[in-house]
Amino acid sequence: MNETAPSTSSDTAEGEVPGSQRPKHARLRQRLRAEVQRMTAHTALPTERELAGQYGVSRSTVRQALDALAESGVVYRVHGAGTFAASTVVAKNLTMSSFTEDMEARGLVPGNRILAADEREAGRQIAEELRLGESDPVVRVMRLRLADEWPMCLETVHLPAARVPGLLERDLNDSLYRILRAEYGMRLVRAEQVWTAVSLDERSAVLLGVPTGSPAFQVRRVGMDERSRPLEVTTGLYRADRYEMRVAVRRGLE
Amino acid sequence: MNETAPSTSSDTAEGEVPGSQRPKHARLRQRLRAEVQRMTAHTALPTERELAGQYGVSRSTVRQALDALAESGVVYRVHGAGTFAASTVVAKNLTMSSFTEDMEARGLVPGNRILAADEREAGRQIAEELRLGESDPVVRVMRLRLADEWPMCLETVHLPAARVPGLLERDLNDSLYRILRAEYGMRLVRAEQVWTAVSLDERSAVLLGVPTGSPAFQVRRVGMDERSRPLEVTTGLYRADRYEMRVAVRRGLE
DNA sequence: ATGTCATATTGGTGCGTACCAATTACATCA
DNA sequence: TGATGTAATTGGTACGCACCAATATGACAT
Repeated sequence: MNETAPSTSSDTAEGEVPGSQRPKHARLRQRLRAEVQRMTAHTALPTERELAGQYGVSRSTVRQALDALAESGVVYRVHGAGTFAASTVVAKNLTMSSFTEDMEARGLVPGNRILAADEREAGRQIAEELRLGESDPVVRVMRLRLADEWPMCLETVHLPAARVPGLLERDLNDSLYRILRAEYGMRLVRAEQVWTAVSLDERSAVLLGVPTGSPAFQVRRVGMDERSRPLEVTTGLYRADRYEMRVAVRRGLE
Repeated sequence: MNETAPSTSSDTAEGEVPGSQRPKHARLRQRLRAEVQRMTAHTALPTERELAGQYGVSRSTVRQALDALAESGVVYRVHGAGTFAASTVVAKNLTMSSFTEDMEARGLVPGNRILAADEREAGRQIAEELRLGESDPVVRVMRLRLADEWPMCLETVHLPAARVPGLLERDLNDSLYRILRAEYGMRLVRAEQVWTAVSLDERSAVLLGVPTGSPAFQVRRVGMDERSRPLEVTTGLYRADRYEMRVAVRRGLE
């Protein structure tokens, strides 16, 4: 699909399909990734020069696409030898997906139980993380998150109240992040997370439906927009028996 | 340190320091990262064209360096506006560093207590992860890892015995990974990790010096070389009160 | 003041070229 | 048969150009 069609004069022919307006390297990356994931591990891809020919793009563009795939561990390159499909045990690199997306990807039905939703003063730590004053108002939403009606996670979200007027009147049972994006134009692009292992106190344990003292992940996250301005601070408690964290790690560049 | 010294003619003058034979984009990236980390957050860097001029490289090379820095969250870019120092709370992206390196970076003295070191059959799971036969021999090393004499982590390493002849006769109190690299040419470049939260059983708790049932991280890691061949399988138990995991996450590319 | 528009600036895309460096394949020789 | 050297192949580096797209700036009008 979506052939090159060098047709008329040079590049930006007027009869352009609107949907194909993503950069070539991005489209190529997507196609190659799909292709690679159907290959058996350690199979060689065509050479960069061949790919350039096959897809009607320059070698630089091919390399741009392959760079990204190598970065995320989908392929690996060996200098004089070629580019190969990686043996992808984990495959899915750690990406930022919302709880709702996570559950839907697993074929589970996500659900929520709102435990609290109010407005309060930020306080020292939240204020610092959100770059607000200590007495600035923040919206706090505490939710018990369910998958197929089973408790998975206890979550508290803090948002600058000034940026989300009327949020508390909304239906918070939908994906909060979809609301933030669609209604308030808050696009979370990056996040910094700190994971710790904890034992659950009685109150949390009861809510999550496990014995007091059961192990759990505690995750503190600061979500940021594309300009790395903090938009949101969230603390989550995840049942250890239902959750694990998979990470692909690479040796640092130096 | 390591100044540019534009001295003689162009770039690759014959009196070149051997160590500076790294690619220009890598050297530039290193310099820029150092520079950026001294800047206050959200300060603009020089434009790409300026940087190209200042450092005597092409704009493509500058972009290659900035791409990497943006990828790891050190800087962020805004299309028509510029490139800016990110507000780096975490700074250090999750990279693959050995326990020894980790502790040294924190100014602690790493130590080991060997609990077991032997050779045995791989067994089903290890064999699968290392791509061996079930009855192929693997070397197993169990260690209690210390920081300033304090127990931090209980670790079990599995290695294909065929690749590490004589390892058991060596001094395993040194960094195991340094031995593997220096003596056996095994270079760990990538790893896939699965983190879970657990409660410590009595034996592990005693060794780590905490009460039975204390929370801990359990980490299972498969370490791989640059051709994504598994070299090592390690299971670690980390004291939750001494360890946390920091991760910078980005929205997936699609 | 406030909105609007043209313009300059800045990062983003894409192409092409030339050459270097690691690997592989193959012919050659001992 | 096995080692050795040579040439072709393949990814890596670096440069330069041309143009696009988002943003910022400032003149101007309201």
